[in-house]
Amino acid sequence: MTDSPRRAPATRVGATPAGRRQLRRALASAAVDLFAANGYEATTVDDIAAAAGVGRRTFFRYFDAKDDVLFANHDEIVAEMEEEFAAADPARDPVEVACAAVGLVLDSYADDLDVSLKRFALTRTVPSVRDKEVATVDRYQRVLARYLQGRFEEQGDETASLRAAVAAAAIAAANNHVLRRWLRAGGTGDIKAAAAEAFALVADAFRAPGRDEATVVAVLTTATPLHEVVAQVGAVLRG
Amino acid sequence: MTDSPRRAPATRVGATPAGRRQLRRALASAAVDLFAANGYEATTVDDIAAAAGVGRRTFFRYFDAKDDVLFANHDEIVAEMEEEFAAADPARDPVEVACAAVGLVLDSYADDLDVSLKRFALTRTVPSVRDKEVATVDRYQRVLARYLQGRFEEQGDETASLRAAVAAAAIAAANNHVLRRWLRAGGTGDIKAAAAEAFALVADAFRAPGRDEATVVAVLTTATPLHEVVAQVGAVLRG
DNA sequence: AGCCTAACGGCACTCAGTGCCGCTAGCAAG
DNA sequence: CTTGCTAGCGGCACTGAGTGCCGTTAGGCT
Repeated sequence: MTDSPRRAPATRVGATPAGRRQLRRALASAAVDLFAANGYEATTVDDIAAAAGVGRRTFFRYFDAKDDVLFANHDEIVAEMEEEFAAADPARDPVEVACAAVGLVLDSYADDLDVSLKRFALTRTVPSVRDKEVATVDRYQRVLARYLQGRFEEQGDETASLRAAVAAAAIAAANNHVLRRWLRAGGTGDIKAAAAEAFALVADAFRAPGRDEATVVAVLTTATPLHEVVAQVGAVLRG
Repeated sequence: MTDSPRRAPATRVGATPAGRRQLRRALASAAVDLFAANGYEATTVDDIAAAAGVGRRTFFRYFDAKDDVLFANHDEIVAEMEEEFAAADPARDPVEVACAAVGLVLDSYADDLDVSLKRFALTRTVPSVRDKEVATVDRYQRVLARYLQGRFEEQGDETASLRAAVAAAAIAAANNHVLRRWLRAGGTGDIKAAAAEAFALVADAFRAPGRDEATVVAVLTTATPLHEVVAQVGAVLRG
């Protein structure tokens, strides 16, 4: 722990794009391991760089700041979300599209679970890391809001900007809630199902202007017995 | 700009609690002015302390970090919100109570408008300040969520935790939207009215469990002409 | 094989944040 | 008025994050 555990000479890895990605991953991986082992504050950038076999200066060529290393793939996910929005069927419900897009975040967390769990432990204990995560989520949320605003304006919504901001916040909150619950349980259980359930609650609340889609028209003959009316109406409303 | 503009000798101001508050305000005021004049990064903590007539070390006795000085009254507002919740009528709609509580944030922003405007300019241009603000908002939001969760659980809501998180996020987003729009306009216009309108949208979406209140049961004879049915149903739904 | 680009490491610097300590203003007791 | 104690304050020194600069050289390209 006192001697420098240089993994490899790592001579000029970043010459090729693939090499750059590889070194990025190596740095992120080393950082997460050191944070988990020795704590966030106790781990210096020097330690991380040394563990990845590069110099301290090189670390800052791959990440703008120490805490960026914990949210290394953030930019990729945002880019994927933008693509998803660009390719989305304009006929689909905007809120539904937005929910599908944040599903990408869930996927990325599920993809490497051990990193997610270690990061989760840090976000719960280290205030500065928590703040960083909140800022990261805010960026997703802004992307969501921008998309929703565009769609709502197409629908001729007067308060598109406000509704977009509120809906984006609600979707992000639902996503985070599901994510945190899942991580707290150690990554066991079906996140996608839990997310779908949570998103249903949000989508339900933020349908197109008003709550018109929530209206059910029942057509029954006057001869229908009461219990049958209750059963049929109930089935539609509760189901 | 090069010579140190020490305002006063400021000998032992913080001896009394009132003196401490005074110095806190002086530091915050000096900081905001310097940030606005020379930029956030270009202003060092030394500059702020010197402008307030104290040593650099003293600054850090009043604020934990440089960026804390921009959100000096954050803790007070959170405390006020907690009080508001503790004293709230348990019969009132939880979402309504939460909306009233975030109104305190609006009030504090309106109380010293020039500081709010300068801070707003910074949050729009300096990424680190933006992140700090987002983290600050997140703290309000967590307080809201905790209150709402308690109330929803009282109501026997199965998904209290989720609904609380989502509702809190929606309320915070609505509040921020109104706040930012108002600040962008230079602090002119009626915020409280705009806020009430925005909160109405949120409250509408997050009523008690389900959408039961949105259900309308129409009872009409089969002899009723179609246009009359449409008119009566329409009147209820649109009104 | 040789050039030439750019990745890398290292140095030096600024500034945020912290522990430590000596100083003294201001209050209390005699 | 004097003495003693307390605590706010300033200053010093240190660590660590983040940045500009530059010499070196690995490695791709011709």
